[in-house]
Amino acid sequence: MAKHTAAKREALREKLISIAEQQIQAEGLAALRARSLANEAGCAVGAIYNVFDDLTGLVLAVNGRTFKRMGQGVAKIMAEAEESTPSDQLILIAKAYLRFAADNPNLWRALFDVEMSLEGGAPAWYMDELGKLFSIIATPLSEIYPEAPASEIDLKTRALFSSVHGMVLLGLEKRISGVPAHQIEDMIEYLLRNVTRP
Amino acid sequence: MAKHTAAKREALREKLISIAEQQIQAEGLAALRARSLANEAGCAVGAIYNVFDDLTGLVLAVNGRTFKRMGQGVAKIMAEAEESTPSDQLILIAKAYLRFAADNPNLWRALFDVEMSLEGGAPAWYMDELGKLFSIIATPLSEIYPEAPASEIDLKTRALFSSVHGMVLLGLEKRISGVPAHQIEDMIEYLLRNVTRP
DNA sequence: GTAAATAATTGAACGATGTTCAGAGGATCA
DNA sequence: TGATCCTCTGAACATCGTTCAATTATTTAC
Repeated sequence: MAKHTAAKREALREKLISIAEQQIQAEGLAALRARSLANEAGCAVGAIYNVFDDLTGLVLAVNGRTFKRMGQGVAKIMAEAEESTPSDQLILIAKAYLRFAADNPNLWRALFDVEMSLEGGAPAWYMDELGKLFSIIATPLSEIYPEAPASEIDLKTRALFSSVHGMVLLGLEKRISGVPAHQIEDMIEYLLRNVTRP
Repeated sequence: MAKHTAAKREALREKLISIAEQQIQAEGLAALRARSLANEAGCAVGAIYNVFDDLTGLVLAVNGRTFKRMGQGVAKIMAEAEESTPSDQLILIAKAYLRFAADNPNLWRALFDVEMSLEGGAPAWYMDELGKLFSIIATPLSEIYPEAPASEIDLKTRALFSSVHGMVLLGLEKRISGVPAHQIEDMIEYLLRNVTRP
């Protein structure tokens, strides 16, 4: 049993991630507490720091799961929409993004609210997942602008993603508008339909 | 001297707002500290709570100033662009918004990062200022869609504001893209130009 | 003008928080 | 089995926003 400790270590790691995920989903990132985590995991507070550098590291692990789930959701939508027009595909992607955010508001917000003061910027997997999302958007965009160079597609991809992100963000923010979900859908459709119009 | 205390009270209030403003501008909202504020203001920590309910109240006061300054900047741009086309006006407004955010990143972020757990939602002045900003956007939009009912203009206003907000937000976020400012301008121009195209 | 009443100011104390670390205990390997 | 390493524990630490009894200043009433 040479790997007993490593297995236990991994088990605790996964357990903590799951508990933190539940907690964030239920109460939001700001409600995450080291002592409450240790209590629910059945370990001492100090044990958390043997598995993660700090709570931010744990939240980043949760975000890894969330990001992967979100990417799968979006990719699935795209797979089902292979025969749609590029413009419709963009709208479907954006609506899938909205749906995920609306269904998982606290986990989705944690993706952007977590402290990222690492000197090296965001971790590699973060940029990877973002890159995947961007490439899903870039595909229909390349069809809409067949003659555009890659740099221009990249710019437009970021522009559209950021725009949709902004509509979802402010739309879900109750203090600002409290717009019902179907109105956010209408805004997305209006914007993307008109931007990508020939 | 019947109003000596009221004047002192107001003086301390203004002093605290200014110090907090400087501190947020220099180090960000997260670096704001009650003890540091009291120290710089030359009062005890407790005195802060005689003038504000809590630090959130102080930050809201700072945000009031920031919001007003931003609104003035945008309104000024619009006044100078009375003869531009509606589409150009929208782009100028958006670029003014970008410039303000880029010039005051920490104060701008504080507008959205502050805890707003008040049961009654955002304070009245907050919604007022947001309403002013929206009406500035709605004016050129009404020219572009002269037959659209008010509800539709309102929806499009929110859509465009949220979109530009998203581009500015993610564009200035170094961890995600670190796009240089002129690229954000290009994204804004691309998006608005195409959305508002006849 | 003075005394009583009211309000502001102080700073130590309170309750949380994330994080640390010396000691205890268990796993690993020769 | 014994030596060595790693893990786990939970009290202790530093820091935070916030409170509050005591003190000081100001206002009001006579």
